[in-house]
Amino acid sequence: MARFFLTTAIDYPNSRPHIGTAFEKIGADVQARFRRMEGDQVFFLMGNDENTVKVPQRARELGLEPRAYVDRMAGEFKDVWRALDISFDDFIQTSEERHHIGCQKFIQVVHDRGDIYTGVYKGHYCNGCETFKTEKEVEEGGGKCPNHPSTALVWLEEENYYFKLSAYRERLLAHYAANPDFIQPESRRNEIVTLVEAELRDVAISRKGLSWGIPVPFDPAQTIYVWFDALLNYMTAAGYGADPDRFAAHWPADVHVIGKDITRFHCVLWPAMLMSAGLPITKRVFGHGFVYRKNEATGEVQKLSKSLGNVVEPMDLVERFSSEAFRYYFLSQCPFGGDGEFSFERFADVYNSALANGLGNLYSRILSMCLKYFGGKLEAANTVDSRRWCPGTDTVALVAELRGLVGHFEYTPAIQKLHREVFDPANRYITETEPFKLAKTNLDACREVLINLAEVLRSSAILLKPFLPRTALTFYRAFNFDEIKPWDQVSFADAAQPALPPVLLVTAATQAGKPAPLFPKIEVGS
RNA sequence: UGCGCCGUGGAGCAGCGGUUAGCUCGCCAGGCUCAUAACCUGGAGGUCGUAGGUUCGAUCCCUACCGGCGCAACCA
Repeated sequence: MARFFLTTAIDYPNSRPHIGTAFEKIGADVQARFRRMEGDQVFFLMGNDENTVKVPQRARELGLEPRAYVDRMAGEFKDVWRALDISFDDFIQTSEERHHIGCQKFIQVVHDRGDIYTGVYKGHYCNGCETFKTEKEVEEGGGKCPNHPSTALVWLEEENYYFKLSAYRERLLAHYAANPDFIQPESRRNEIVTLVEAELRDVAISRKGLSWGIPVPFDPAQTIYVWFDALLNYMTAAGYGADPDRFAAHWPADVHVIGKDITRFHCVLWPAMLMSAGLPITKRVFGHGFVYRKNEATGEVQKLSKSLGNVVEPMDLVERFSSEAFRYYFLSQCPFGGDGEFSFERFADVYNSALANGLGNLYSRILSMCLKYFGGKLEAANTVDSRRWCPGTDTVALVAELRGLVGHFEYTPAIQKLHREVFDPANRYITETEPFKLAKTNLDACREVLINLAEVLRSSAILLKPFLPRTALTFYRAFNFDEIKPWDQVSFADAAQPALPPVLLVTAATQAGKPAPLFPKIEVGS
């Protein structure tokens, strides 16, 4: 069995996840679910990035120990991810022992290789934050620290450790050339290659005098600085430094799913670190796009930001609608590799047309007829050619295409294809064959049509499984399909092979003899 | 400034060298009644940012310009 190790970026715990962070996790989750269906042994890792100066600060404000604070935040994050049905297998917190051990081992290895030297870092230091500020932050604060406008910034020089990133320039370029798929999508690849070709500077990887963080093993007065520590979560979660067998079984990772803003760290610094340590490099890095917020009143499209007050929290949408609606919106409307837009107006629009009027209604009309005309029991289903709903479609080719799309993170076109080639033709089939008329004139013919339609639900269930796990399960359990193949064993290939139980039984939840609505319509303006 | 992305009917997106430029929403007109007033069919609406160029032929390739946006080392 092939193993498949995928990761998402670890998040800072100082603010709660918004729809942009959730976008990344959903995209990765679809991949994880898809790979499991394909029979891979999947290890899907997520986590929080806790070794930042803001953690002890924020904890102090709340009157908590840093440890208690990060644990509480990790709990909140996991609650959100679970509410969105993100099927992560492990959640690492970088304040955990296993991460500290691995990081210290790693930095020691790189040090022993001669890739770490002492240098002087100069910059604007804020005594309030106890940290250096970037030029951008200084600019934003108008020469002051944005968080501490009353405290003057001081120009400080500090001796700390540097990683010889520049020494890896040639090797990195060779790696990009030899592995054209390393950076995806393609457009990000060009960006990185030109960046590395242009200039590569060594990076500071430690800071002095911080109490929270991972001490540098060969100089305990210093702690490991952000990226050098954060990137290592992918390895320490897989057992690096603690469990060599487990690590060997997992490493290298198959893909890091990350935001386009941090592709450079994952495509430049990270492979160089691994080269230095003599470890294999992650096979692929996928830099997804961002979600922007469309302001309904002005029509402006803006970045999600706290200062603009346009942040939308996933839980808002999950509670008002459902996790399925949330997943559907982003997966169908925002191409994973590119950018997308969110507005409540459009959310309602998409929900009503695709889910309520589309999937939900299709499900409802099929089941209603089975119940109404046959009392939910259709005999000899397995003797019917159940592919008549899609006469022109080569289902084997369709499924092969979908596998290709989903495997390459092309979710939006995959979902469009499902509508065009499965759900829409099914609705058309009903109009053309008129089973509701056949019910009065030719019951056998009516039964055959409905058996065909049951087959639509069965294959739809399978093809929707990575995207909408709950809806897919509801579709599958609407009839006794489990008798043919248990739900947790279905794969995409099964969608192309009609397989119905001898006697088809409606097993769906009903309300007063009718199927329960899957996606109740949203009243516009609510 | 450097690098990158984008500009296609009212809105949001596909297409990326070759028959009448597709799709979703919205709008109009029919049909149907199994269904969550859902579904099906048809229609109106685009000189594919602008100007050149390459080509037998360009929305799709090249150049310039205009407009919008992103990134530029710790920002999802």
